[in-house]
Amino acid sequence: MDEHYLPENVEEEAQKYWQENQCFEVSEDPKKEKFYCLSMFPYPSGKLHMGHVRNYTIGDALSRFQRMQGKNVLQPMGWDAFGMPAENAAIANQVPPAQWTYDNIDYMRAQLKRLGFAYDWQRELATCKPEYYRWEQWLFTRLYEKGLVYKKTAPVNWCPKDLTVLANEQVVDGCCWRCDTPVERKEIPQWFMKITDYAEELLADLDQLPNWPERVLTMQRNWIGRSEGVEIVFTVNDEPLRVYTTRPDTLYGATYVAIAAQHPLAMRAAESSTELASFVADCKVAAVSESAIETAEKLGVDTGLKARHPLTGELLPVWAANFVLMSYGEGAVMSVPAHDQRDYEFARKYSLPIKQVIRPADDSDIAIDECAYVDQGILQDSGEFTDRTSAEAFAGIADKLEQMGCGQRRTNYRLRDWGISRQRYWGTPIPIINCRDCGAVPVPDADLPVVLPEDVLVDGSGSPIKKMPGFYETTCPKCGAAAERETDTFDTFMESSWYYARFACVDNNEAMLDERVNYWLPVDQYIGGIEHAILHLLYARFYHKLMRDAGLVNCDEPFTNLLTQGMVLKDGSKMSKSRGNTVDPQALIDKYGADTARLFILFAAPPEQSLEWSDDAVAGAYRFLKRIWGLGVILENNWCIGHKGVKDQIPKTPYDWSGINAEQQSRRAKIYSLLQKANYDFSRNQFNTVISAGMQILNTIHQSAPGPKLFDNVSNTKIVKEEIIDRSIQHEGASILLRLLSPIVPHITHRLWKELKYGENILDADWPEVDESALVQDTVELIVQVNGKLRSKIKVAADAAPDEIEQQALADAKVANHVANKTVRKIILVPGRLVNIVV
RNA sequence: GCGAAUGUGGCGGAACUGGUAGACGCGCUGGAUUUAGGUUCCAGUGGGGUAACCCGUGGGAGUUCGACUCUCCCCAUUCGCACCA
Repeated sequence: MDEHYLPENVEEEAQKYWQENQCFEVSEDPKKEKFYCLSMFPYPSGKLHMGHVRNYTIGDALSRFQRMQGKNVLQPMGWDAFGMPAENAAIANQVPPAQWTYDNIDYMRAQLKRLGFAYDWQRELATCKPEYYRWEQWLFTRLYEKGLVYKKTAPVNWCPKDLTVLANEQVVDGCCWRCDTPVERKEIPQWFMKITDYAEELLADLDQLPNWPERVLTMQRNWIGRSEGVEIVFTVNDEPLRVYTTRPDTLYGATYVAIAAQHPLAMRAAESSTELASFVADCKVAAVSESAIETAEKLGVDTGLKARHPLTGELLPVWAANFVLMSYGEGAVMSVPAHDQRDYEFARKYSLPIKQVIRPADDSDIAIDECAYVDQGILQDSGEFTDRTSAEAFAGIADKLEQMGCGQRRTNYRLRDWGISRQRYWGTPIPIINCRDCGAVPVPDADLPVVLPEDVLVDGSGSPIKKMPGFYETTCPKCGAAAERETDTFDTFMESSWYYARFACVDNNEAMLDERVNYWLPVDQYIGGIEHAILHLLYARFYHKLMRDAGLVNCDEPFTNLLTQGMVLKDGSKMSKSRGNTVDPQALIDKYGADTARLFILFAAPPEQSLEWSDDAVAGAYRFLKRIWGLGVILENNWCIGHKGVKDQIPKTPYDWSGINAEQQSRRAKIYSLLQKANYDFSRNQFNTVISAGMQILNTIHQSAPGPKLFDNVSNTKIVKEEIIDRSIQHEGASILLRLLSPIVPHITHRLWKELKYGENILDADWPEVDESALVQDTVELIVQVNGKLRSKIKVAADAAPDEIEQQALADAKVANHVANKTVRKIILVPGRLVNIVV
């Protein structure tokens, strides 16, 4: 064994061992409890970044821990290989997206292997391969038959100069990121999936996920946004104008109606109003993202139309407004400025009337001159509903509107259907053929997959397959006439919505999924960035239910436990190329090795919190590994190599603790209490404190001084006895330490386990159990407080009676000082912890 | 704008169900080893005070014998907002 820790050598050897012995290749084994641990697969952007290293280190520590608990652990890895960056790189470097992607995958795979992650590489998949996406196309055609997909027009960001559709991230301050031209909103036909059909179930089943972070559940609930309200029909020139509100109790306070600029009423009115026409035109020049719409200045123009209030018969002005979008809801809202802050600000700006119809139930003062009163309360100036509570009025007004036929109670969701069409090249072709006579016809199963041509040139002027007759010219599967393929591709969220299931049966070329998924699913532990809290996780849950209803899987939810890891920061902000504050993990691995990288990243912060990068802390992690290695060298010298001609001095198990002295006993107790703490911390994925416990165990082992004195005093049996116990504590402690840390730093522990002759393969070792007998203490230390302030500490027998403890506490000199001349009013005794004397 | 979270020494963080604030590590200071630098080892390290003690978990109020932990308000930072993945 080398005297110095040489990570490169240690790590290469361990990785070779794992590969040769196929340690992480698994198959279904009904006799064993399964554990499916999945880290979110990466987009192959070029090389691993720190966020990947963090994500995968957490997943690997968890997987290895579960494996040592005796479970059949599946930990796969793959590539989320379709996406925009490949097209951007293609434009920049004149390299086809496919080649760029495959090169990146090769490089990043090598990096993952160098980090020693316990993946079953036999199951590797890349979503850009036809053998993967063909099943996505297949499922899409099934959903088409079921009526779960449909086509409608929807807005996209359009750059009028580059003549291309822009992603939201390609719109910077309302302008194109390449040419700075103001972006327009363009309505084009696109495919949608009816996720709203599953809104109720997606909401309700969140209750089946108690082991998801509460904040993710809350964000998903808010995103789905179920509300109970009333659809109210106003009339404009005897034509119905529908609006939805969750506050029908404020109906008498409505003073105008706001409609989208694209609303048919506004478009018609614009024909006779130049001001309105130019406003409608202006509204086209705007990005489509919700944050862009909500943060833009609220603008409007009076259409001149009047809407008749269904209850009062009043005629309210109808305004076209830029914050109302045609594609969401009815494209119209009733405005109650007195009781909605946004309506209030708009009314103030355009001098529209503000009519208060709700007052606080407790008659507290409100200043309607300053801001809207948005809470519930008691109605006023509301006809027959005056003096009712908001809740009573909600029911009363809804009933009345329903009786009159100008309203309907409705459950509404904020969630919108999922637009899955992208006007891009590097994605899964949408398996639809457009026929002049038959309309949209799904590609028959026998013709799947629709393969994306990979040998193309991307020049930035739109998707190359839109210019390839060889791709899009075909015949209609129904009537045989000449027809054209759909040239849009799927949203890449489609691929990442079902990969977790495909890992169970990657080799199946006959079906999307097979029986094996029901052995492995659901995923027991899913790990990924908090930035995926809503979209990816909601789409994957939705897809899972689609697959369940297609008979492909038999559980309701895909991910039982979810861990959302925090971000990696440097100097307080997210590492990013644009900020220029990235740290390349490869440099870290090259300098210190995989174990140091893993140790640092797990020690620096608990997984859910953001992690601040620190070069010094990395050096500290490396130092700790060197200390462990140093311990190994010392122990090996003492036990294995022999000393002064005495060979094979490895302490015998089971250990003989008879004659153990108090100091040794307390050292053993310390090691076991640290193990207990570490086991608890492993169970809650708090690896930083597991490592802290490991550091303390190492320190404690070092206190059991290794001794050449055994051999210098061979004839002195008394010293020998003490010495043997010291050695046994070291032997026991080191075996605990190595196993405890092996999920975190697998290479160095693999090597030392073998070198110190504990066994052949630490992966197959039993997880260390707490020896309760080592923990028994006969005295405990209690803290003594006076009025809740710490004043002293006392040692009492573990089984001391409450009276005894109180007497001892009061007798303490420091305590007596603070209690003197005062009456003891109360004594609070928390067993095993504290005494609080209240004076 | 809307939704969600976070805030503890010089730094990363610890504190289990309301019960010793600052574990563990980094950094720093002093010492030992070393020709020197580095490495390694030992000791110290929240602020104030000679001390007894006092102050201290973003700010302000509150509940409690006792609050980093619970409640309310405020401030700052971060994430998401449907075409980045």
